[in-house]
Amino acid sequence: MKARVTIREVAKEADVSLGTASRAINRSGRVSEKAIIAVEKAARKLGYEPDAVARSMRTRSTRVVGILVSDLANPLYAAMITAAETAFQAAGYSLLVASTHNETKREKALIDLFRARRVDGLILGPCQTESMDVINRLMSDMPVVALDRDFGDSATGVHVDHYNGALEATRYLLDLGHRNIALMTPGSDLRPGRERIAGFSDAFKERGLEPASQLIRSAKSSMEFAFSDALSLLSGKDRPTAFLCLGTRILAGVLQALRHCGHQVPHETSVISIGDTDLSQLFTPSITALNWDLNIVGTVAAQLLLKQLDRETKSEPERIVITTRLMPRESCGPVQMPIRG
Amino acid sequence: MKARVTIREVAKEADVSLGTASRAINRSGRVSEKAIIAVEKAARKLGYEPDAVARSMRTRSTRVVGILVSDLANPLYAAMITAAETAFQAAGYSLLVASTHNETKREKALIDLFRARRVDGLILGPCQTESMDVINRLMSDMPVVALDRDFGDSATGVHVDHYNGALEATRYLLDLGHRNIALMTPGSDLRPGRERIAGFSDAFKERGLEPASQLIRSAKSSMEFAFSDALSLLSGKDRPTAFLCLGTRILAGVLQALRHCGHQVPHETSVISIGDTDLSQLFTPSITALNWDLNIVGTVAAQLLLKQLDRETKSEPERIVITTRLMPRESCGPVQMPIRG
DNA sequence: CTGTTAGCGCCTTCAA
DNA sequence: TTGAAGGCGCTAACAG
Repeated sequence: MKARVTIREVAKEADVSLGTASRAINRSGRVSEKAIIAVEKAARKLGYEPDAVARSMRTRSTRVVGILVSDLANPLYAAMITAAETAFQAAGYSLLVASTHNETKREKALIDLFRARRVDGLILGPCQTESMDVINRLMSDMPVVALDRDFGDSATGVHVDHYNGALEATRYLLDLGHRNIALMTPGSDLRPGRERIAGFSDAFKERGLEPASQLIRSAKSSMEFAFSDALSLLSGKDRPTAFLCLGTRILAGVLQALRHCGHQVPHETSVISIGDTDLSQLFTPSITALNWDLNIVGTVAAQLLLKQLDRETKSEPERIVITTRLMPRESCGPVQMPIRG
Repeated sequence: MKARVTIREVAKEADVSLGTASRAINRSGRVSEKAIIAVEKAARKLGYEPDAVARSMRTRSTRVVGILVSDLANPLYAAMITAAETAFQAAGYSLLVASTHNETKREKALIDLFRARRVDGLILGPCQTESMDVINRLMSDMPVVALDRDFGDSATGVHVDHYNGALEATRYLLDLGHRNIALMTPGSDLRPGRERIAGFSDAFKERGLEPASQLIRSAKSSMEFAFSDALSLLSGKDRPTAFLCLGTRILAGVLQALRHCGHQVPHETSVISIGDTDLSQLFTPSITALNWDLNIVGTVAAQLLLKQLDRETKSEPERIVITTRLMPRESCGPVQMPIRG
């Protein structure tokens, strides 16, 4: 809209050469104190702001990082993203965000877009393992940090320990006498889902039990879907006496279904939320939840990326594991013996 | 990390000139079908991806827009941002996000950063009216869309009708007989807070009443703060019989305080949430809420910006008002006559 | 329709 | 320490 001031004009105003002005502004190379003062004064007078695009052109670095998630509004992502953004901001990086909406095609296109935009690095959330070729090519181009995704041993990433979380939560329910436990988590094709299913199953197995496979629901992350799915479970025979479910849309749907059926929590049905949000904490009864620190996940992801960005040389891949802990609240109780009627 | 393929190499491979290759790739100007085919084939063979930075350098357009909010994780923003991102993605724009954390200083720095990065446009959330000079300079540089903020008549923006929302909600509580109604909203210095206070007060005034000024709480958007603030209100004399509060951290804090004091909702105390989230819908009892469509806010904001981006000529400023509607649920009831004991 | 040329604004050699 | 010059990759203007 308006012609912006270039470094050339600043140099002229300060009566030095363009090169000196550049060095003065970037404090690089040898510059006299006098030149620095003159240049700074001129820059201030003219309202000079360096052009990041032109600078990137030369330096090959945009100081922009990208982050790819399936849905920015998912509270389990949103908190992480904020934390990451804060860390990046402090380090002088800006954050480019994009939602894949769980579409593999869009995901590939967005990765290409990030590459075309020359982001310095990428935090990758919701990627299908199937696209390993895309990921590998990407990782050879720029530093990548995986968010709870398996991209092989050569990938750096931060991972929530969903396996042990699910194990602990399931043990807790088994201890309360529950046997018909429904596990509702999206994406058995993604790491979190796989890990949860494994932990869930192993908790049964270590007691010589077998989880009912029809109670492992690979739910879509949608409230409506979870609602109707829970409804059908509750109205069927051998209805679950406990739900272990992802604490976002799915928890919302399950709670709605329980309310709809008039089931008392925890009297008739127990509920554990995977992930601890406002909803789980404030719901009445408060919901026992698997908690992990979202801020830490985001901050660590940012730090891992920044570390790789600092060293030019590719550093060793790192895997940081974030542990979960079970927050016992009011939503779980001993199983009720079925009353035969 | 790896040398990327340039358009020059593509041109050589396709045996055309650099200019023709560029025109073929961008489908601009006159190019023969034959040239297009040859160039596309060469580009595919070499794995060419246009360099967005270099392109921006020439075209003066980055096809990146910025968005500034106080907190990305605020569910009332997060849903908007996702919607906006989706709209921008469809239009070929990428989204650069930044959190101000409600610090005016950081806000200014981030605006400058966006300018330095040459974003094509900006969606501005949490800005203090005081920095009108910054805003005006900004608006002369690039298209800006205000999000629920007053930047004067010359600014384009999308605004939630908080005034009428608060008016309607307050009338509703007054109709139930409540007189001691606490209004808890952050930022009386920002548009939403001001509008809510005005609507709240006018609802009293139209019945010849006066709101108790000590019940208009300019709350910080923090659960802990809202918790202790609500606690002190509840333990004081003339305790409020109803709360009208922003539906994020503040609602959470108020609900916690009510639970802590053992107050029954709605039997002893009524609650209305400003903004409708999972929490308000699923809480027991479900919370009567002022609802507006966050997706629409985000989408409209994106559309307004895109419209300005399309026309090179500065178009007329537009103000879109999003209406709210009251969703009556279970959290409000008639006021209980105080039992004198 | 195509090739050539001239920068966009900046940083970074290379000489002086 | 400084100035001059080259070029990052691309597009737009201009001849041909």
